[in-house]
Amino acid sequence: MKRSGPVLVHSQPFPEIDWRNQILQGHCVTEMERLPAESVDVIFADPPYNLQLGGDLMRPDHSKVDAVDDAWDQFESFQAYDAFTRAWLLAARRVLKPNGTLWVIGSYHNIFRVGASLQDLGYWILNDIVWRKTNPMPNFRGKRFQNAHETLIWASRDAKAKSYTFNYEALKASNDDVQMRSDWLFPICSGGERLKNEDGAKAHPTQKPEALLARILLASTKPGDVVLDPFFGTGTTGAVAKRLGRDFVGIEREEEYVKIAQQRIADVEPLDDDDLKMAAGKRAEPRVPFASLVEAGLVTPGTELTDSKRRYRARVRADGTIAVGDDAASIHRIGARVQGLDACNGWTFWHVKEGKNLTPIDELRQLARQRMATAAIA
Amino acid sequence: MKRSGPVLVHSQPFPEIDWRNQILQGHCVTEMERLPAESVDVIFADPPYNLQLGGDLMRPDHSKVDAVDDAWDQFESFQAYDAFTRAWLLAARRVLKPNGTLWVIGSYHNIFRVGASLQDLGYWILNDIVWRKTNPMPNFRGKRFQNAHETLIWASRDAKAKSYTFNYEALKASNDDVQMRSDWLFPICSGGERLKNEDGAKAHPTQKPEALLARILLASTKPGDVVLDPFFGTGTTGAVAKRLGRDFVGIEREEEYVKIAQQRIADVEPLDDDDLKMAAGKRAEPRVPFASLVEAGLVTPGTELTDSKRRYRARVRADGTIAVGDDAASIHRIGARVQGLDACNGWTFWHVKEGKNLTPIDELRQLARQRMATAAIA
DNA sequence: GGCTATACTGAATCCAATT
DNA sequence: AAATTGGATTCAGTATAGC
Repeated sequence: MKRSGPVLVHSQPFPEIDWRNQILQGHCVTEMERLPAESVDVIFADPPYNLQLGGDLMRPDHSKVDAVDDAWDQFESFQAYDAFTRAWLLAARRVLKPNGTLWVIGSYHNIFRVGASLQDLGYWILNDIVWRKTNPMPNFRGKRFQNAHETLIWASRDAKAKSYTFNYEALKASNDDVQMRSDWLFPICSGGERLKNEDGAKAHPTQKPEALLARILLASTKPGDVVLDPFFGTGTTGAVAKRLGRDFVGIEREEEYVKIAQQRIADVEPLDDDDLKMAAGKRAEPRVPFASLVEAGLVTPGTELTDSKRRYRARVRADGTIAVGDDAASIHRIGARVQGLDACNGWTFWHVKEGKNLTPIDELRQLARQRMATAAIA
Repeated sequence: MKRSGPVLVHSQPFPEIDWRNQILQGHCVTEMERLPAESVDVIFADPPYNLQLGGDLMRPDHSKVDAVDDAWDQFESFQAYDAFTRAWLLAARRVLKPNGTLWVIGSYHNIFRVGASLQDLGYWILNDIVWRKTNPMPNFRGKRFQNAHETLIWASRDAKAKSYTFNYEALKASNDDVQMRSDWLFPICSGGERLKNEDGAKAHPTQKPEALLARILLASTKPGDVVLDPFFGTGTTGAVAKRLGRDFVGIEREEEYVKIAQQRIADVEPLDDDDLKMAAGKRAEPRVPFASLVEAGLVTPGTELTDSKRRYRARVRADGTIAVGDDAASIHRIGARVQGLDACNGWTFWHVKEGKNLTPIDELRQLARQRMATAAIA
């Protein structure tokens, strides 16, 4: 029978040969301190976000949102969270090679604190990266903007570290020959990729998509590099590392997660060396809000819109709605309402007068799209 | 001759009547301290990250770091930047109304420090917003991802401040009827919008696009609100505020920028009031008790109510409650009870029979509202 | 089998007025 | 002031059920 999965190791200190491609069950700081100094090329960290949620949140259909209320995400104060952050960042810095880099992911709840802490400790920020979610959870109460992204920080160990790995050419080639930007678009982890328990419930509340990890590893590591994940969870980092021909070290406190990760990684088939190229992420299909046309001055507030047969009129307002008398709503709603229909595509229905002619606002949208697609020529 | 531009004011303290729609030339903290407490609705701040403070050059960015003591030096400069940040955030918090909100924009060089500081001071983050640039500057050396975005933080003055302004419905209506996300796409400020000196050089190094400020003000202010910008620069905030029928206060240290901003704002033509009305949803409608529908005869006692699938029935009573058997309570409570839920919107749940069709009682409520509006005019 | 309708879900700091 | 009550609020998907 062949040995297929990673194995727990509890001896101390780790012999050089033993700690690669294994999951260490324990506290992130303790376990990192057992690793040799300057031994890993890249660290990916998905620490607790310290969400500080209040009461229950219900959807409009009265179902309850399954919140992240696990004990590991609870901290007494910002101070306590900062102390925790500094501790693991410091331990991480010791095990990082001089030209190694660190990735951290977070949300607005914690990422500012993490960013400030890592600057304080001497890390040097190379980029902040925005993971734009194609399918984020809505804001159910309509009290804020839909929280549609998370933030990653990519940092080198030192300000003067200049020869960190960045596969610029590969990224550019995989991105229609334009350089990879700091905003990435990926779906959240769901469907078949999402690990489930026997009862069908999600195995881990915050499992990250493999595509995200793939881009990270393809950008900042070479085949054979060692990637450390001190908050291993169900092992996304390990699975992607193995598939991409990188070595990994995972640290995870919960035995349940460790078991799941072991099985998951054992099931991964590494790619052939030839196939180690990146799967391109979805290209951004820009939704252009009507508000953007107003904000951009392509349509000015007060402009009269009319349909192609000039039977109906509406007036553009500064907030990006349009009004017939005192009745104001979206271009679609008002279009439907004046015609007595249930629905209407306002983009094709409404026109602006240009001299004697009428131009559908959809053409202005095209114009806006072109402007937005045009890259600056340095 | 009409007075067309904002005017400098140097008296102290400011009389209530004097400080609106003016540019105060001076240091942001000093000038904010002269403003009345709890007097502005929204603050937009675009702070420097490379600033002069007490004669010492701030350098959280890549500028010359002494080889001998760079860790200490970095710590020193971050410390100084944090002190500056806390000072202006504190002064800003004093002038903010209890339900006021603060916007700050920054890049990875400073935004993590700003975010951590404002959390420490008691601000409550509502969203972080990503401004994705359609035309960012490329990364010339190919050593990093193209830095294609900046980050904004939107925060309320206190954690418990619940009734801050957020024009949810207007934003949604202007965005193809889906809620506005936390990632926004705008071009950088260039072309005709970019202010130039006589020699053709850009007048200000970090002039923000008006579209960005328009989105911010349309999202978080009402017409007539006061917007403070403590780092006014060439007055983008003032220009957009004036155009959108908001009042502004600008603080700027450089006389050159003040002059440019004055002229710029003087040239702005405000929009008509009609074009500035904000779309509002049901939340803004006056509350109509179900009892008043009964009193007005729109629903008569004894009428049978049913849900859209005719699964449940209830009977209207003269006191404006409804009853299932002997169990009587509000339309909401009974609606929840029959379904076994803990909440229910009775207005949309219950219907009256009209011939073969069912009409939601919400339509009767609309009718009642119209009658009340008519009666108020008569 | 294939199509349609319904149900369920995701790192969420998610109410406001009245009694 | 704390507790109660009225009643407003969701996007992109996957999974399952029904026909």
